Parts: sequence; C-alpha cells; structure tokens
Amino acid sequence: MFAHVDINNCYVSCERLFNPALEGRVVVVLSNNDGCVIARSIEAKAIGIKMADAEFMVRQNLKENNAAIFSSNYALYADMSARLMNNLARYTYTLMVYSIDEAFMALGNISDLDLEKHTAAISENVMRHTGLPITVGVGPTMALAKLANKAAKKQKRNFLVLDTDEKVDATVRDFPIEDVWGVGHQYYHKLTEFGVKTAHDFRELKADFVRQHMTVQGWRLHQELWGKPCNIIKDVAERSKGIESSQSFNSYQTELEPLEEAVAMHAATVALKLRQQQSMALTLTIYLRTNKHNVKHDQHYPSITVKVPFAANTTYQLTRVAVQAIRAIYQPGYNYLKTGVRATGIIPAGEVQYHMFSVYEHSKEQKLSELMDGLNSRYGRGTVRLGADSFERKWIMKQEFLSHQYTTDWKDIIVTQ
DNA sequence: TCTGGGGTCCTAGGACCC
DNA sequence: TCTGGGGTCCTAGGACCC
Repeated sequence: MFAHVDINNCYVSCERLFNPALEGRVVVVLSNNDGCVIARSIEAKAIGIKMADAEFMVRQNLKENNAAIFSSNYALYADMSARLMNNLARYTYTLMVYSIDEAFMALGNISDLDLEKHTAAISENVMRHTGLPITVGVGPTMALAKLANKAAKKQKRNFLVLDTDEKVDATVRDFPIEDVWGVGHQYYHKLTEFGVKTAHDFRELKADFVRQHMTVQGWRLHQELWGKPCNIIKDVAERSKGIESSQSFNSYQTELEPLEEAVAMHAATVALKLRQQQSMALTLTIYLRTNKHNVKHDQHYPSITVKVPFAANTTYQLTRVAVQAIRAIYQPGYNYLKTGVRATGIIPAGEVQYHMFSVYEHSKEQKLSELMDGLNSRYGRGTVRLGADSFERKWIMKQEFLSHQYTTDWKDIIVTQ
C-alpha cells in the first residue's frame, strides 16, 4: 500500500501560519514576476479565482473581495516543506519527496496495521508538530493513492483509505477524468471524444486501445487504476536527470548583452546546484523564448545543446559555455521574454574522464568555485560573481507583495516574536 | 501593458556504426 | 543500370506533473 500526502493550499497555508489574521480571508500567492495565481485559499476558490489565472485579469475581483496578495516566498515554503518531510520520515523507511508540498510513502504489506488509524495519526501529528493542514490518500498503487487524496478533499475529509476493491470501485465511479493524475489538457480532450467522463469509464477502456492512443504512460496509468503497480518509490538521487535554472524577464529584451548576463546568472545557479550534490554535467542546453501569448510579435524559440569539455560543475566553465551558446542562437529583431540553462548528462563528480594529455587546469577552477561558494553562503547569494553576470540586473523579477523571511532571517524572526 | 519555474518521461527521426 | 539491414545513441519536441 502507498500513501500520498500533500499540504492543503500549500503556499497559502505557509503564509497563514505566520500571519493568523489571514484566516477566513481571500488569500492568493502569485508566481514569479507576480504573473499569475498559483495558490488560493478556499475563500479565493469560492469567488471564482482559478489556478494559473493571470493576475491582471483577476485584479478587480481580488480588490472587491479585500484579498491578501503575496509574491512567492520560496525560502519560506522550502523551509516548511522540510519540516513536513522530517515529520513524515518518522512513519516510513521509504519516503519519496515528489514536490515541494507532496510526498509518497510506502506502507508495505502490513496486514495487522489499522490503516485508518495509522493514516489519521499521520494527519493529526503533522498538524500538531508543524501547524500545516495536510490530506492523506492511501491505495494499492501510487495513482490510486493520489486519487484517494483528491477524493478525500472533495469529501472534505483529512484522509481516505482505499484498501478494498469495493472502496476503489465506489470512489472511481464519479471521479472526473480530468482530475486523474497523468491526464492533462490534450488527453482530456481526446478521452472526451471516446466518451470517457470518469476514471471508471477510463478503466473500462481496453488496455491496448489506451496504449495506442496515450503511449506507454497512459497504459501504466490504466494498470495502476486497476490496482497493478507500475510506479515505484524512487529516492532523490535516482531521480535527478537534469538541473535547470530559468526565468522570465520583467520586460522584453532585444539586445544580446542582457541575455548574456541572464544566461551567466543561470549558468552560475546550475553550477552551484551541481556542486551542492557533488555531481557534474556532460551537456548543457541553452534556450531563448519570445512571448507565446503575444500574437502580434514574431515568435522565436531557439535552443542549442552543447557538450561541456570533459564534464564540469565550475561557475567559470559553465558560464563560458552558456555565453558562447547564447551568442550562437540569438537573433536581433525579436522580443525575448525568457531564457534558461539546463544541465543534463549528470554524473557523480568522481567519475570524470580527463584526457591523458590534457593541460586543463580544473583544480584551479575548482578552488575558485569553492571560494566563491564560501563567500556567497556567508555574505549572501550573489555577493561574488563572474564579470559576465551583470551587477545591475535590470531585468530582475517583480516581487511587489513579498512576505517576511519568517524562518530564515533573524530580523523577521524578531519582528514576528 | 500585464500569463512561472523546475522538473519527468516518451517518441520520432537523424547521425552514425558495422 | 544497379545502391542493405540492423542496430545504437542522441536530440528536439510534446505530453504530463506541481
């Protein structure tokens, strides 16, 4: 059996925890650049605010309802997430952190375990120890655990255990197909054409038919909804296939120079993450995007994938590769809105193959990177950077409604006390 | 005027090999 | 005039997730 746990309205719950006056109010949290809504309180849902609604389109509605609006405060959410995961780890040996606010746990084949009691205890203890409201779904596969979680929320319960075929059948029967894990926009439309409205309808399709129209992933989902596991719990080290840093600009960029600066910053972020997990990257993908929503602009989505000499994780090397790459794909005449750097081909730092006769001074760069990491961790991120990375960062993201750094900044800790 | 960032997995098709 | 078959590896792009 598997349990799926998530924090209810995660970012809103985190903000409320340190600001109880927000209880009962319409609260929303915005994405980076304050672009769109990514978390909503129950009250916000009630006035019709949808996930991913653009902020400017719901501004009036929020104002009329005296909404509390926040920019994303990831330092805070990541900290609360860690507290949740530490608590969950006490209930299982196999915890899979699936996202900032979600985890899967293997409950094993414990026949004498009272799943109802166990699940209720998890939810109560997490609330007592962290203050975070969570929902727990339990089922024989990860897809059914996830479905159980969502069904619990619909029934306004803290948990739901699907430990018999009868319970699964009953829950699947009216469960909307678009709410099933793995069914997005495209598959929803396709399935609607086949007359599928619920998870039950989907289960009734022939497995071969599903395989044909929804690739092997759809087939696996089909199996899982019948209680046959295809997904397994993986730990973080096995899962990391790529590391990416990307961001939209706060205004259109047409010149090469700010793009180089942004790419240099992303390369530095990726390099730091690689060093933190003691790995190196063999390949780097650098891309540029215009604004897909603006139909009046010519669109350009260039990307380039380059081999990093040997393998690397130093800021200097990755920045050099990334800046060269952006020069190769940049074309004047477009309004660029976003750029990013992605590392793939990730290998443990100890396994690098250097050329026998190479004169490359990797140890020097390694030391330089370590020194920069030390200064940046002591005096704040970005204190020391390469010259390619801008000092001005005119394109930096908008965060007009940022809350305090409650858990990480001593000044805020004193304020809140 | 204003629409996120960071991921995973799969498939088709090109390059290359013998 | 006639020009293979079978395989691997890689990448771009599309689907999905939170």
